[in-house]
Amino acid sequence: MKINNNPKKIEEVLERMVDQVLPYKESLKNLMKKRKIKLYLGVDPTSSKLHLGHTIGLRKLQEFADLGHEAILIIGTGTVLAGDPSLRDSARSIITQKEVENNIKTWKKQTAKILDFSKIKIKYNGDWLLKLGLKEVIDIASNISAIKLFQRDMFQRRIKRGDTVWTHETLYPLLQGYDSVVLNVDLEIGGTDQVFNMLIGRELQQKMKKKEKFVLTLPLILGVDGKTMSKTSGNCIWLDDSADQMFGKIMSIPDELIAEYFLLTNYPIKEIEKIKKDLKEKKTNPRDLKIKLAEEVVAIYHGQKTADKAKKEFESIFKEKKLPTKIPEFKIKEKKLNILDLMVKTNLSSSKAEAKRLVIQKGVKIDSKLEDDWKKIIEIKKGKVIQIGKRKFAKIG
RNA sequence: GGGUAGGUGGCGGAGCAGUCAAACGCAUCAGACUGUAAAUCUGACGCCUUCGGGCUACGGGGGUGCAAAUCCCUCCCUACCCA
Repeated sequence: MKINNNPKKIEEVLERMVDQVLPYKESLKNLMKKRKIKLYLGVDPTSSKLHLGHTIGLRKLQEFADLGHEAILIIGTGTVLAGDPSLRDSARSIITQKEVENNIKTWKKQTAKILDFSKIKIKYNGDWLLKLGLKEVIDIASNISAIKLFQRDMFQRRIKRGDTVWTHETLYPLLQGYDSVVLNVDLEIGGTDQVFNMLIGRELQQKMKKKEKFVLTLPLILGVDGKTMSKTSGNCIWLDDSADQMFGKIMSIPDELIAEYFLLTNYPIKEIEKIKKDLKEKKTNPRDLKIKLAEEVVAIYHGQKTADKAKKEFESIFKEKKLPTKIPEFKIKEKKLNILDLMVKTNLSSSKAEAKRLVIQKGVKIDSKLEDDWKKIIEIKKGKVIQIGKRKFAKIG
């Protein structure tokens, strides 16, 4: 396949949703004009789900592939054993081989919505990392200063706090860096949290292969609460979230993130600039933009039709305050039940104590009528709808 | 090998014999408000209850005492320092 060396296209790939290119963007641009480059993105299979944050790198990888470059997705079956200490306040717990395998399986499904595997190769770094002998490990390690490895913020912060840093964690950048050496690439892409690891790889490749590698960093996207999106923070929009869930979560992001999130869609960059401007000048209602945004994102992962449905559903529930179209149904044997027991049986509450609190706080509605008497006996009738708060429903079936 | 400091609710972190289901912060949930599941404000936040209370909890086990998260013994775990 011939490469596309249209300067405008190249510029867009190196510009959109990119934090920085090291050491120089211009030289990478020139290289990309001249010849097909080899690049990769590495991800460790530490969790079974992927969130919207992961898609930044994946999409970028695809963009390079679309230009005709050799794009490789490395799944960190080897590096996962060491555990990446970046952004980690404590050592990562050890993951089993089975979990790793499962994660990879579910990943392939999730990434298929973004990646075109006819253009992108997958490689597993365990294939070479796990085969390294001690002699080779020592050889690799002799290229990088230990002081450099220790000086990382993350480690220094832990040391200051009185925590420890495990030796295997300091090994991580070396292992990740060795991927660059094995593949002998022209470019590695990754999140800004990976700068350190990627630069170590650059140094290793320079020393061991006498080859320059470019490093392209991608911004980390913020989650629904405005903090960095991560599993532990519970602020993620997961790729396998249902259309309705995804739609709702996007509607809940802070207004300031709207433009940034649009970059996660296929929206033309010009339009996004306009959105930014409109938001600044308060020309459009942020809510309307969010609806458009939510629709765009959901359409990517669930298809346009489902996205339309999710949009209608959202508007009917939150704008018109109607009941959702799908409500989980529960069969109840009893003819009459105390309201608290009913809430527990329909999984709306995990304990009677909690149910009681909710009733007292006026958070419970039955058939859209507020119920604030926790001693009330409810007659069980098919079709009755119990609601807690704004978004938890159950129906008697 | 020696020394020191620790292990408390989902997390961080007070408490150091009674008034402790355990301050405070974060997270979570409900209410008000709103364009939103945003922001802000209010409240709740172990389980069971015949709404009076009851039960289980502060690393594990054992003990002292009317009474223990708090004292003693022992075991396990963690961190730091010295060698």
